[in-house]
Amino acid sequence: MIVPEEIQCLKLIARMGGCQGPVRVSSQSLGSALGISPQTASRRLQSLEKQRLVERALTPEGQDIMVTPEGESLLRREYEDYCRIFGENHHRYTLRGKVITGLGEGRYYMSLEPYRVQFERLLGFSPFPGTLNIRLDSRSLPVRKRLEGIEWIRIDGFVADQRTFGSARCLPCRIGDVRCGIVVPGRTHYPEDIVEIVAPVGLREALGLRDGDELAVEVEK
Amino acid sequence: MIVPEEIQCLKLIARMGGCQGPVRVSSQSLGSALGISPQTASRRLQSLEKQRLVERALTPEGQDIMVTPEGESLLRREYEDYCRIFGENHHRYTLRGKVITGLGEGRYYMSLEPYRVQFERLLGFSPFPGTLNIRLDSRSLPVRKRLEGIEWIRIDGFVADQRTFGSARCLPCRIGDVRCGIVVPGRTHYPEDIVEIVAPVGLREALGLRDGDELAVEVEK
DNA sequence: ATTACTAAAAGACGAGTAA
DNA sequence: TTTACTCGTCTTTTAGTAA
Repeated sequence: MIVPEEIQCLKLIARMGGCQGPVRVSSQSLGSALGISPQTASRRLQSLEKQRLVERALTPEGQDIMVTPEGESLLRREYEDYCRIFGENHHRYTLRGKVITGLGEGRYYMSLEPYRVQFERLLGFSPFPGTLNIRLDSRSLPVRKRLEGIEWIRIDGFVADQRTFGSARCLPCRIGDVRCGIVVPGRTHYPEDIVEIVAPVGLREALGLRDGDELAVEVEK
Repeated sequence: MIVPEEIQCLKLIARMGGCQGPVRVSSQSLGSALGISPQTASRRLQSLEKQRLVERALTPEGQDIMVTPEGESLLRREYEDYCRIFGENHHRYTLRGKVITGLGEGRYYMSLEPYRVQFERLLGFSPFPGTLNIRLDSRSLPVRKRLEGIEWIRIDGFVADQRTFGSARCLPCRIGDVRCGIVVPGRTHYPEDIVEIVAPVGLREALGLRDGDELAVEVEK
């Protein structure tokens, strides 16, 4: 049975070129590269050989190790695991929650021309006057936190009618096939379990949503 | 200190989508997926959490695990290791050895039109009349063996002047920047520590080689 | 310098148990 | 069912030694 420590050792040999030809190592050099004793390194190599994952040729000043085709395909399976992790979905986050009724401020702000034109330019659509509020599932809270680490689009504030309208930030996302944006007011403290969605259409109507309906918001990293 | 077992565990969580959002696991389910006991699986998760590689949320029926950015970048480093292994050089073999003087048969066979035209068609160059013989370094013998597992170009035999000329096989390769081929006669038993190189030019003259000079032959898989 | 053995020390594992 | 503790066992590791 192959254990993770042995895969780590096999990987190191492959990294040194052990799939192209023999690499010269000693138990000592291998051990210090792996952070283990020479004895353990020696045992690892013996074990890998016994499992036909490497071929060895002992010499007085070390050993020449080459990864066998079996060893290489084992490493390739590992590689493919990682490919699946980082291949396609790794740049996507999913927020889950339920539709709630907000304070109705969204409708007002979205109707303001300076905001509207910025959304249009930065998100690529003219926002529907009104936002959809979602209370996040507690399991999505860490995901929401994670979003703080990625880059948001900045929406500038402005002054009109002797009043200051604050800045905001926005993150492009998707609900079903509808491209939307998460909007967060710039200054005010916003509850972290609520997200406010701006979209090119009225989402409640378009998706037939009512308060309490479950919803998934996809964010691309 | 992170150990390979923990990386294996972290990788599994990532494979289940732990980089996109929380995944629901139990010590039991995780343990059976990893081939370890629930106790050990539980300990793994605790250790990963302590190292801030995952975030956990315990629930009565299991736990929700999410990979942290630190955990993700650790996995990414692993991934990049594998990318370097399989990225570019993985389809190359290197044979090393010394120039020796052969029996001079190569010169005769290479001068025969039916062979010549096949090499020209299959390798893309007209062979110089004469081959370079190389006695392989003992370290290259396992590499030479490995070459038996990949696909060779078939050179057909023919009949002329009431004599049968045997088939052969050929493997495209490179010495320095010169594209060449390894030729092996079809039937006859050939010493496994010797390779015979056919090239578009006289390699001895072109590279200034003399008997005993060290040489590397690169083969693409 | 090597490799690889033996034997003592360390550490990991999993059964049992409580919450 | 869970998680996570304690504790006895067993595996793994490393020091020491020989070749």
